[in-house]
Amino acid sequence: MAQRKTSQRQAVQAVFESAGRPLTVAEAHESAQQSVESIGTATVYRAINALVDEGFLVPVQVPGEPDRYELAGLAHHHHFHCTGCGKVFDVEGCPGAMKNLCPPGFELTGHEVMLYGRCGECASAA
Amino acid sequence: MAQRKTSQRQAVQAVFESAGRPLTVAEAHESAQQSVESIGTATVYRAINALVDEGFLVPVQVPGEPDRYELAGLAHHHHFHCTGCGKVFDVEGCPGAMKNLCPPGFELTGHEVMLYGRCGECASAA
DNA sequence: GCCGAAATGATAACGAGTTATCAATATCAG
DNA sequence: CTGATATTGATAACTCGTTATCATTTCGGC
Repeated sequence: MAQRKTSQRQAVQAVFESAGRPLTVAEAHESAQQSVESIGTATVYRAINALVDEGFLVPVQVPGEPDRYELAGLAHHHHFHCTGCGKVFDVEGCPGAMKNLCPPGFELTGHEVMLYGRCGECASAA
Repeated sequence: MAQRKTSQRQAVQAVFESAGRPLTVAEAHESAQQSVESIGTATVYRAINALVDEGFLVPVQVPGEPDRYELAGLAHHHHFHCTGCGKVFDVEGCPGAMKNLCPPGFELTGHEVMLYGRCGECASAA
């Protein structure tokens, strides 16, 4: 008997499937509590780590912030970090031309673009 | 008597002036020990925080890494994080066109581009 | 249904980075 | 030079995210 299908793990998985944006462990915990109100912190961590190991989720690292997680297999994209509510959103597209910035002699293997500002909700609320 | 000019603070300031790239507190500590060998961790933190307050240094946040600090007032630029030695380097220029990525209704106030790969030293060493 | 194993949840513990404490030292105005 | 005080350095303590512990509960093959 390897892995069991518990309501907690299903809840965590469902949270990410319907989120549409990267979530912190805390955000996922909060959302999952709406399905399984007694779910604990450790279980959310365990479920997320399992989903990352399975290749279902990938971590999204944000400067000076705890890791977020989002569905694996999304097209190349970047992120927007709202300075109002702190949420991180996906943004489509990529400025490209990264190779031009790279100093001579340096090997470029990847890049990350982070936009900062206020999301739709926070912009209209202010 | 407001602030005193101690050899420790001068050493920390000098380290950043001659670094040419963002340094972690640990890197600054190590370099500063070459001038003032007995300098302690707390003093380096105090000196850096003071220099940030004075507007002499600005923090550079790197995903999943402790903060780096570099001279304030540099031209708009981005950073390269070497996966070999872990050092962060400045890179000139900017891909631009950030506004195009921004979802409708979102207010864009800033952006950060992080390149990943191997620096000149690490690329030629491998 | 039964029962062994996997999973849960409350909590303690951990690790890394940073800050506070405090006696000893160094700076600098007078 | 001298004294008031800002600064230092060693270390304890703190924060915050994460993981380990372990008794209890739940899953699911039989």
